[in-house]
Amino acid sequence: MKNSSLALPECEEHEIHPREIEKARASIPSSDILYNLSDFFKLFGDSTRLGILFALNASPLCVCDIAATVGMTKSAVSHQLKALRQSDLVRYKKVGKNVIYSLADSHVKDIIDIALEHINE
Amino acid sequence: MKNSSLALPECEEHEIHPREIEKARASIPSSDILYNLSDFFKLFGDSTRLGILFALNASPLCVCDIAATVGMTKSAVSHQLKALRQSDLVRYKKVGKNVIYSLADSHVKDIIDIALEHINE
DNA sequence: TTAACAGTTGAACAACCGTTCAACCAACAG
DNA sequence: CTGTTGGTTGAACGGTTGTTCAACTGTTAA
Repeated sequence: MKNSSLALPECEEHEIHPREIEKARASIPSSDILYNLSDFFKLFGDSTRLGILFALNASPLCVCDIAATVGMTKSAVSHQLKALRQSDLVRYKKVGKNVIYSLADSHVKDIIDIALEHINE
Repeated sequence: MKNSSLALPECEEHEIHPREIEKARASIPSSDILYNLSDFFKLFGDSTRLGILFALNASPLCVCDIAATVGMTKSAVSHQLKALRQSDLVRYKKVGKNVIYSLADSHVKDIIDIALEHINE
């Protein structure tokens, strides 16, 4: 019952393909990077925030207009904008009474485009 | 107090930049697409699932080995694999007692690569 | 057959997350 | 000054989500 590492599966207790696991482990980034990545993707995992990002991709907007565009209260939008700010997905500048938000860079559009490709098969 | 649509902000009640909002609204996909997109991104928003995807990107693995690789129970991994299956991010085939999982297509790797770019500034 | 292992599943629980609400600050008009 | 509007913030509530646990199916070996 000797087990040289075959491609064939054979997961007996205490005898799980050690080389496959080692290889797989080596290709997983550090947990720091893993957490940063998942935090980043979490921001795209909410339809409200996606709506905001699409709107800002069209043109910069003040909070009030974003709220009217996505059909939510200024408060709710402001909370989401805070999250997007903290991950550098959006930038903002004060203009009089208003705060104008805009997309920070082009990664946002790129990622959304690939996701749309996947969804459309 | 006539309001021709300037670039300057001016969010008075009942008088929010109507043209900006209309333009922004037109660039937001239907809520169906928005929900599909956010559901898709939610799958990347968990470090455990990301670890599984990285591992499978290196080579196909059985559930047991995935569990050992990411350091979780088979049950927890199976639950996550179910979610990844339902969104066509992974494929599987039965081989004897085992079930071998592999990445479904290359979109996964593409999206993760762009996210890594963004995180590394 | 029985035993052991690979994997799935559903319920339950805890932790997390998004919206609401109320209070608050800043800028402008009167 | 006062009042109003744009925006932010923290607490609280309800819904979502990930893990654990136990029970279960299917396959292989004895």
